[in-house]
Amino acid sequence: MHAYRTHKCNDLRASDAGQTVKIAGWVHRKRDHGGLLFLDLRDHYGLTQVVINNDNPLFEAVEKLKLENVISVTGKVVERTDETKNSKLPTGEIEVKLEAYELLSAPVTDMLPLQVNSDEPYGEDVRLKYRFLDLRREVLHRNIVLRCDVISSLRRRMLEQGFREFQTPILTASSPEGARDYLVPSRVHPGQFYALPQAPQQFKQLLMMSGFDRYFQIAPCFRDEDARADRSPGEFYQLDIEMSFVTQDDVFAAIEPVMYDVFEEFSGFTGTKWDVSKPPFVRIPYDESMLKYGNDKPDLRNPLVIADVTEVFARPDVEFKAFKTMIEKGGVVRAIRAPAVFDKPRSFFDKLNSWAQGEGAPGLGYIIFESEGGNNGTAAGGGKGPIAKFVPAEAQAELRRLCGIETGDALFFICDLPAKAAPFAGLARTKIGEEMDVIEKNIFKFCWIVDFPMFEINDRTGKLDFSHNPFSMPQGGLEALEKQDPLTIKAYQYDIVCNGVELSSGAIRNHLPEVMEKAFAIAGHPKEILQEKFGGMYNAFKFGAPPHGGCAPGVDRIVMLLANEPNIREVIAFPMNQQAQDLLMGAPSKVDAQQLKDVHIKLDLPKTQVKAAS
RNA sequence: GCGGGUGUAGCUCAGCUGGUUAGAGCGCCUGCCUGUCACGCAGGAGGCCGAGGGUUCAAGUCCCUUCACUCGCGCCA
Repeated sequence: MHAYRTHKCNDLRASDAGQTVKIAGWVHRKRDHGGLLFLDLRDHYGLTQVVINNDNPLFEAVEKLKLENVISVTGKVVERTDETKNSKLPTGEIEVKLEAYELLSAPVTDMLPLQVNSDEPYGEDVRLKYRFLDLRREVLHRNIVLRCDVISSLRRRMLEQGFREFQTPILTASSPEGARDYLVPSRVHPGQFYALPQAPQQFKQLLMMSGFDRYFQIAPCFRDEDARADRSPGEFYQLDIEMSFVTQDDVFAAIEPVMYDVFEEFSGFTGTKWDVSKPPFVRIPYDESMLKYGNDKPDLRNPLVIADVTEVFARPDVEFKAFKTMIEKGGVVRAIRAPAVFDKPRSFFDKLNSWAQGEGAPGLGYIIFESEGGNNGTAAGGGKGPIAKFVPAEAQAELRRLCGIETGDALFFICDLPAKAAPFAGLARTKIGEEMDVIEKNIFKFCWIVDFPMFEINDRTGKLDFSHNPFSMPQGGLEALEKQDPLTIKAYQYDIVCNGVELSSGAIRNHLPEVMEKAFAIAGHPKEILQEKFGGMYNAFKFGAPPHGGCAPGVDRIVMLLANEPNIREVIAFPMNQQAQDLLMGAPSKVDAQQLKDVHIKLDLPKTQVKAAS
């Protein structure tokens, strides 16, 4: 017989009755009846009930076994009587009658800091410090298995499409753009540092210039920025993709089936089968997304949309002063149509109004289009609500036309400077959708956001800057850069969004040195910077670079969506906490003086932290 | 860096306008129990109420400071 097991804890059925078997695993739960003891043995695969009674000389010893001890049990498989079968368990038809057992782990003596056999919610610090216990628990264990399966599915689908997986360096050069780098001091070159890659961006482009045509990698990315619920601190994984001789449409056509198929494959993970929007995914220009959804990652499960109605409130016959004053200052008015809410109680509108005030807005004005009214201005507008009396019938008719109002609908208004009105309207859209309970359930809705602006004004400096990434190809090429107002130039830059989560950004790259020089010049960077900071790639552009592009969907976020988890740490085996500490391994940590000396580092700590580091 | 929330037994939490000896469930220990499957029953141990300071006759509760965790903002080409 095998040293540890002949079967796994999910294997045995009634048909195995009579066999002598050995199973191994953790003591999941004990039910001690005095003369009779049940013990659930758990491994990765499942649970099997072990039984022993007090005519067995081992009874006392087994009775003393603590939860989470690792044991192997040898015994005979016995079919249970009909009344004692457990239909909730795949192995519930049988039990193993213990004849011998062996303690395989060191005996557990301390109190368990968290109970493996319970789904009680625990504080995250405890869960992270004892991650190995948390990972034994059903929910997290399943999430990590899902992650493994999603990753191998992604790999298989990419390989099937003719992509090859490459490795790129982990120790590389710091890049001036983007997030803060993690730095690694060089021993050999005093005072110089490697950086961990924020993404293999330049390497994957260089692989295209090296003629490999189709690249992918499940790539670790490192960024020293603060965490969010959907943003793991320190490191995360991307399905990094790059292709040569492609247009934007070719990239979309390559990625869409991968995303669709993977989501379709795992969309039943939560126990309910979710629908997945079919390719081709909806394409929404950035400007349209900002207007209609108030952000660049719209949740299309929410059917509400935002419209611009500034022209209506600018009309001379509309006398709503609060909006008029703002419009004169360059403000805009945005409206959200809420279908068929005329019979909602007053509290529905009041609640939204006080929500808006809580968000720092003066309020959330609205008009309820209660009756038909006159579309030609001859009768009253039919509108009701605090703003309605300032908007005469003709203007109300105009609002009806602009927003597609049907009688019984309401319009909510947001008025502010454009940069504030759009995001606030986006928040209001979400809030109203939630309050109306119109957000679709059990569906993954994908879209592409396209035509991102190439440049934007940097708030801090007031100067032009790349709005996304300096490697994107401007639409219109060199000619656009030379002739167009930079702020009107779009890039071949796109995001994949699913249910309001930004899964990926990508671009057709700028592979022409001349165009890149011009783009950098507009962003205020001389040619020398390009040479100095991106020398390797800049040189490659001069020696035959194919047109290329790609994208990089976030693996953690894909798994998070599929697992329907609100927090990204629920799909990472060993995540760091929000302060970027690994509570299990104790990272970051102090190092020996000699180690610092080896890499030529002298500490210069902020005063408040001197004590902690000494 | 900033703002919100939380911090009470090993764990999850309750503890009202300040008022005797700070509670519950799970876990742990002891005893009873031969068909449970979240087994049951009886008993028990376990608390510097995150830390420091203050107000008060009296502080888990009020005030100040600080720390930890968490959510968000900044940040994330």
